[in-house]
Amino acid sequence: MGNLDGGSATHPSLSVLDAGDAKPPRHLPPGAPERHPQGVYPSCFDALLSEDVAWLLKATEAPHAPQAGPEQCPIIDSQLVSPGQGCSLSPQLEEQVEEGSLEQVQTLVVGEVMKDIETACKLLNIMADPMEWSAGNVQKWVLWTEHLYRLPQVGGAFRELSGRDLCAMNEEDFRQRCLQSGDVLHAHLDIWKSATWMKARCTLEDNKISEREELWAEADSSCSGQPIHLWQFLRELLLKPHTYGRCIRWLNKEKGIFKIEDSASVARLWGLRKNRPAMNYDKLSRSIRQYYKKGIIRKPAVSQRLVYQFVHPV
DNA sequence: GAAGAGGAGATCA
DNA sequence: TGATCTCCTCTTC
Repeated sequence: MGNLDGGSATHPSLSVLDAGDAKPPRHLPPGAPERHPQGVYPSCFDALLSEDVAWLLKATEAPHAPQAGPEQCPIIDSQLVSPGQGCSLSPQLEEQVEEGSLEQVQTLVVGEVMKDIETACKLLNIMADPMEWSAGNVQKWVLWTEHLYRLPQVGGAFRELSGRDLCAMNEEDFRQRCLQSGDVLHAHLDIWKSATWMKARCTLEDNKISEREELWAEADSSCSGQPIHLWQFLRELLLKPHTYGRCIRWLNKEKGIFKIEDSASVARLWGLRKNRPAMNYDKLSRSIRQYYKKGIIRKPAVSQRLVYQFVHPV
């Protein structure tokens, strides 16, 4: 990360966090994205940090999603989105806006965005900064975004593009390569770019590590450069119920009992993580069964389909 | 038909 | 060499 001075806000869009009164400029022009001199991005957080929090909610909505559910709002956790409300503002959020506590709301939203991007980075084993992505990383990100928003598959539309190439493309470029979902991919990339910029600014200020992040650090071996194990990967998914609850969820967290709700999706995610495009549930379940002998995972006392149990719960 | 169980050889870091 | 991955057959739900 480039700009770590952390003290003065060097981009106008951030003044809202510092002063709370300035109206930041809205969007960048639709040309190539500006690159901050220090190597980070001033971008759509102009919108995110201004009066329109709903912009993010809208941008993260899945236009092709058939139903409301946690996966349709992967970036906004339940603190902001009430169950059954889809991506509308929760009463709590509305109240805060009415009270003029927009700054706190914005900080909350930014925090949630960053958490989810961090999660995706760990699962895909890619850098948070799109400028650092290789062509392979770009492919992973595209596949991931397709899965997350249930977009039609773009195939090789972005093949052989590096992250730098991708960042240089505007929305129209995305649409030209992928008519159906180019706009969503562009919006999603914009959020990543903006989060990178925000993270660079906030790194020195943010020393608080949430309980969940500690669990992540414990569970995630990708931080240490070690290959991730399947049981770790499953636990990572289970620790993000807002994002992956539709695929896998706890039945009894205390006992470590979980259920794979969408076997195909879990297998696809595992395949993405391990660069095994041919992964399926048959193979994944075989790997899970290998854990029986090792005493890592077992079937619960009352055996049910797609239900497994960690021998040593979190 | 999908999921579960497990054997056995291949692959990869 | 360990940890899967892959393919397979048979059984159970």
